[in-house]
Amino acid sequence: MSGAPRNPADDDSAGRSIWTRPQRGARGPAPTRSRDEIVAAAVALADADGLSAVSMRAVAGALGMAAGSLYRHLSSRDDLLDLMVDRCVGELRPYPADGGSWQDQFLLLARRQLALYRRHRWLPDAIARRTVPGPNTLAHFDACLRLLQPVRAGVAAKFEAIAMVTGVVSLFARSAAAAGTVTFDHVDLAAYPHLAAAFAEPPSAPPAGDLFERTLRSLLTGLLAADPA
Amino acid sequence: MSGAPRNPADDDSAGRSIWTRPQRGARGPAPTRSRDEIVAAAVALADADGLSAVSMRAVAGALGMAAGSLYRHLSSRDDLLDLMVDRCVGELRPYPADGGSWQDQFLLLARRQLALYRRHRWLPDAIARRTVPGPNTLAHFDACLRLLQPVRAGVAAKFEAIAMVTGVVSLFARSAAAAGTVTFDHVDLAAYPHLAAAFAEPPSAPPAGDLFERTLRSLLTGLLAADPA
DNA sequence: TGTAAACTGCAAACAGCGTTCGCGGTTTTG
DNA sequence: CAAAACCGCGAACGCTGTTTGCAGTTTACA
Repeated sequence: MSGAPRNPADDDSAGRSIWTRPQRGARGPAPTRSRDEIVAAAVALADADGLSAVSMRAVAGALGMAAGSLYRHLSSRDDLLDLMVDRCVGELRPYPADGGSWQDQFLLLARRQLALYRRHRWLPDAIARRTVPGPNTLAHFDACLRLLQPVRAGVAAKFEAIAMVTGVVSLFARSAAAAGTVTFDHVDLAAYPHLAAAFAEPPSAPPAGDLFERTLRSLLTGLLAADPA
Repeated sequence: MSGAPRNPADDDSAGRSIWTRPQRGARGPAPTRSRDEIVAAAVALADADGLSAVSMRAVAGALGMAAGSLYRHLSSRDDLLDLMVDRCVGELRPYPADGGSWQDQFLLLARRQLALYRRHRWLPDAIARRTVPGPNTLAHFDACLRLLQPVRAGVAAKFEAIAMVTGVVSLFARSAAAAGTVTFDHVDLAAYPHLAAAFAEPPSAPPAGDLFERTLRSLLTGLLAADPA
């Protein structure tokens, strides 16, 4: 009976998520690598070669340990991705606190988010996975709500707006990364007259001005400022 | 030499992509299943159980064939996903042709796109992969450019706008699918006062009016209407 | 203080994945 | 009629996330 060895990392009884789980047990030998070291190594791998390079074996190998040993610290690869996301979201701190209208402040935060997504190009994809919010993600949400305090709108509308802004920021991050990537080369455009005409035109410069700012401002006013509530 | 058997599906010499490749060879026996049947089976699997359910073995199994046999028709799983995307994008036809301002028409198309993304919830993810545009995708682009013809803006700006609208549509599709999914349950909100206050408030109704329409309209005017070019 | 429980790390294994390869049988071409 | 091209198959390869039994180490409790 009870021959099954128990793994504290799998302990669902006291908090199912990675955020409520002790980083190490209280009884055994000290782990050779901390949770932070593991997450840092995984982030480094993702920064270098993308999310797909973050395999359990690769992360373990980068730390000089066996793949299975990671499961003493995490209960799944998803846990690792959640930790990676939250670690990077932490780079948004400290949050803007004073100066300017709420729109200006929100825009500043969005800019920092854009820079973050460009620093870690895998982040949007990792966030797109339905993820359990960690402390830094919660803090970010909290900061957003604080900035939106002067706005007269319902909570649901504010959440919608935050999600939408985050989404648009990741769209910008993606489009910048793939600006010239979408290739229509080697395609017969005969059947697509407007597409053909567009390419026949001399290549126009990308839209002038700060597209990012204009887009987000119009989005925010559209979502919140004109809200009838 | 030349003992290596050649696979016409891999023929990179005459068109590297799936779009320029003959559906079947001209010499051997007739394939038991057509390319359309394969793609249809894959779409059915994705509709039922998500993109991850579309494994070569599963698709082959659904058609009563061996996994390796699929490589007579496709050169990779990515090819299959490209075909799936283009097949579904084809459901957008016919494109709006008359009636209303360009904004109204564009919005109508966006609505159809939203419905499409909800019919096939895996589509945004499949499109997010950098994909080689197929005929239906090209036709969709062409239709967008046609609708934007009255707009005085550069080609680059128009492409940006199309990409952004497509992205926002997929954001809406995703947020609708995960409306109540984001759970802050079992989280100690003590450290996040604004988040706690937001949840203490009586749950406000989701933002009134047509959020989709308002968002896209403000996005379009922000991106295109006010363009100095 | 001694013993039992808890914890760590490892090597090996499992099932599933995308993909490749060689084979026998079928169809078309010259 | 022979040769080339093509189809489908089953077995394999290397990779993935994850599980499991084992040996060694540390802590807690009687």
